[in-house]
Order: sequence, then structure tokens, then C-alpha cells
Amino acid sequence: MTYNHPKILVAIDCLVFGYDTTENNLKVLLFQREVEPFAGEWSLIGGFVNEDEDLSDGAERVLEKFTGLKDVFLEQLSTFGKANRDPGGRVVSILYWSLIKLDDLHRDIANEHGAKWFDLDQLPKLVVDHSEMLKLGTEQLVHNAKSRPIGFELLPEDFTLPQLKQLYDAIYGKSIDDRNFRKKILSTDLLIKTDKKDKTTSKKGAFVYRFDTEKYNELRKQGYHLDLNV
Amino acid sequence: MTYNHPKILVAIDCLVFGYDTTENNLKVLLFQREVEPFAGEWSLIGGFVNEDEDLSDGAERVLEKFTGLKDVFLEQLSTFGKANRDPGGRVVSILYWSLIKLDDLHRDIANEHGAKWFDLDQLPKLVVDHSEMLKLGTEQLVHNAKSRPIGFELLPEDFTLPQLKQLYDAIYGKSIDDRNFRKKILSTDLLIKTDKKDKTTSKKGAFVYRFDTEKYNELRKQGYHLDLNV
DNA sequence: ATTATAAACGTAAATTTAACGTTTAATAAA
DNA sequence: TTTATTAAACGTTAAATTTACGTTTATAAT
Repeated sequence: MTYNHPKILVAIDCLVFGYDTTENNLKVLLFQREVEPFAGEWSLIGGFVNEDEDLSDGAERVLEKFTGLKDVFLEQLSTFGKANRDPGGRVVSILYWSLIKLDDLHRDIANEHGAKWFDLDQLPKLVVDHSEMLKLGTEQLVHNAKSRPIGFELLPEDFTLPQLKQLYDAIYGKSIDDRNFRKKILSTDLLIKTDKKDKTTSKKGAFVYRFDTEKYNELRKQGYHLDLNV
Repeated sequence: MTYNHPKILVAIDCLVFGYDTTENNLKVLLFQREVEPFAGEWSLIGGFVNEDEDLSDGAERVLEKFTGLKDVFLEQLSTFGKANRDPGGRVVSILYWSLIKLDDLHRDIANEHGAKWFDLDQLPKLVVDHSEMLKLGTEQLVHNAKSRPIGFELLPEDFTLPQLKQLYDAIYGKSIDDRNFRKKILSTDLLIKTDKKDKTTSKKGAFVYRFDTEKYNELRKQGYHLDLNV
């Protein structure tokens, strides 16, 4: 080791958003801390970074431990480092956020780890600065929804336009005009319409669409910038 | 100490942008590392976080050490934490970015610390992942220029509209239409026109303006969102 | 007085947004 | 077998914004 400077505990916290397509609402994954301080209190999922572990690998490890999921949307958001933020010791925590497709399977896996999905408007008190993290993540979710195709991370691969609109309603916290929403999203030419219909919510049935990830990535390279502001 | 986990060196790197109103170009502050590894090579300004120091305080300390400046725009950007990013040891580095009003004074202060201002298009090879940091910071600069009044952090308190336009030209890397720019910026009603004229660049002289920080902060509270997209 | 020129001001077509109304497809009831 | 019902899909238009230009003005130097 060449450097001679103070060493600090480095943690990762991960804010996981899930969207429940049956309930039509956004949820976050929380778990009850097992160790002191704050044992038994609600917290974002998290863990400490290993000596030889990339931060991003640590984030993936934490996410997989609590959800069983790999290869999902997972990005770094911000780092929290007030000297006295954690009474258990000096800890610098790097916040990641993740978006996943929520279904019953994930409820079970979460349960096995003492984790639970909470509605965004029914959150318990959170430890340390995790409420601040959640506030930041929620802002990020809204902001990103306008400029990146993150909605499709929260829905199944096959979805209908009414479903997509309801998701954006939930993210923006208001009811979007469905005719304008449809026009805007279809004008991007990034949705692939299938000939399947989903009849769970109407007699007529809604056409099933799929997001054209390949085309989007191609356009991105050419400087394309999605705009779903409504 | 309650926790028993690996401890890691935590560093702060600070990407400082300055705008030279006489040269009309953007610059970044770099310095020549004094210690191994990479002694003598160019790097962002930085330092290690102290045991009892908030991250933001550490960033302020680093910035003041190299520029003599306090109370300027300074925000966290992102954290770099590949396990093997620094051959000198495991270091997690939190990147901050800063915007300052560049003048001769800062050149002198920079010099005293082996630091130097570089044009964005004439950058030397940088240590570790600092080029990546610079890329991220440049993107952030462009992005923020569109949605926040950061231009005024780079100009003197008193500035002219031609000056402001040239700054945005430099940030966006293209020549904005001055008539449309003028319309857009004035329509925000956030510039205070003084009766002074700056005649350094024309016989007619350009009116001196000032940014209405108070009004902007008031509007922000009410949910106002600046849009300087051009 | 005349000229040169940066700064300031103006206009109009094209595009986008916002706010609505209308038709269609499929089921279930009459 | 008609008819009613309703979510889904499609359409229209005025207002606002953007884009791409042209014109006038103030001052110092000639």
C-alpha cells in the first residue's frame, strides 16, 4: 500500500422501485435491519463493499441477495457521506437505484430476506438518511421518465398502451391525457405492435406492444434523445 | 466501532470549470501529482477524506486549497470505485464539480499549487480514470446549462448579453442564434438590466445585466423550472 | 457629415403542445 | 339478433413555441 490516509467503511444502499401492474402503483423494497444500531427498523437494502470488489459489483451483489435478480436496471445515484450520519461508525454510502418488473415471485424472495414491498405513500420511518435517499430517488424516477425509456424496465416485456399510460400516471402523480400520450409515445416509432390483444381489462382488448430496445440503442449512438415530457 | 467490515481509502476529486471572458473559452483546472504513483502526471485536483470530515466539507477543503475560493458552485457528481482503478491502493473517489469566475488572481493561486488552467480542447493525458471524470463533467455542464442558471456562476456578476451568449456558445459547442437567445433569456424575466454599458467590444456598447438570484430562488420554491434549451 | 459595426429589435412560417370530440371492437344484456 | 355498454383507438383544432431569418440603432473613427 502506497498511501497513508484514514480508511473508512464504504457501504452500498440500493433503492429498488417496482411497479405492480394489477394494483397500478409504485412500490419500493425495504427490509428490517438485523444488526445494531437500528436493528428491527426499516431500511433500504444494502451492505458493505468488499476490499476487492468494484462498487458496481457490490451493488449487483446486494440487489441479487434481496431480490434474486441479475441483469436489471441498476445505476449509481449519489453518495452520502456526512461524518456522523451513522451512529454505528463512519460510513460513506453509495446509493444505487434499480427498476424491476414486480410479480408474486419477487414478493416471495423478498419475504425470505425480511424484505417487503411498500407503497410510496405508505412508507414507514427509515433509518439514518434513507428517507433523503428515497426523496432523491423519487425525483430521479420522475426526471428520468421524461428523458429515458425507463418505463419499460418496470413493465413486462409485453404491455399495452393503457398499461404504459397508467404507469406514467403513477410516476408523474397525475393523469396524463391518453390521446396525447398515445400520440407522443407512438411518434417515437420505438414501440413494436404485436397482433396479440390483452382482454383482461376490456371487452375490446388492448393491443400488446413491445419496446424496440435495439432500435433505441442504435438511435442513441447517433445522438438521439428521447422526450416523453407530457 | 460497531461494524466489522473492510475499510477503504476515500478520496475526493474536483473538476473545476472556469470561463475566460477575454479568450471566450472554457478551461479546467489540473495539477501535477506530487506523490507516487503517477508523480508528475496531470490529474484533477483532489485529496483524501479525513476520518471526521463530511464529504462536502472535504470537497470544499480541496477546492479552497487549490483555488483559494470558498462559497462557489460545488456539487457532487458521481463516485468512482473500480477495485483496481488506482495502482496505489484501493481508493473510492467521489467526484465533485465546481464552476468559478476565472481571472488573473486565480491563475496565480493555481500556479502556487502546481495547478494550471487547460483549454478543454488541449488537455494532457490524465491519471487513472480522470479522463472519464472529465467526460462526465463536460456532459453535466452541457446538460445543466439547459435547465439551470449555471452560466452565471462562470461569469462576473455584471455581464452583457453578448458575453452570456458567447459563454453558451462555448458550452454548447455551436453558435446559437443571438436573436433567439436574447428572446429566450429575457423572457425568463430573471435578468436585471442596469443602465451601465460595457464598451470594450463595440462603439455602441452592450448593456450590463445581472442575474436575479433572489427571484430565481423564490420561483424555484414554487416549482419553477428554467429552460434555456436552444 | 459619413462610415463601419456590434448591439438591439422585429417578423413570419413551421412545428409542437394542449385540450378537447368521435369512432370502433367486442362482450353482455334485452 | 338486435341493442347497450365501455375501454380502446383514432381525429381535430386553436394556442403556444420554435426556428430562421431581416431591420434599425447607437457610437467612435474617418
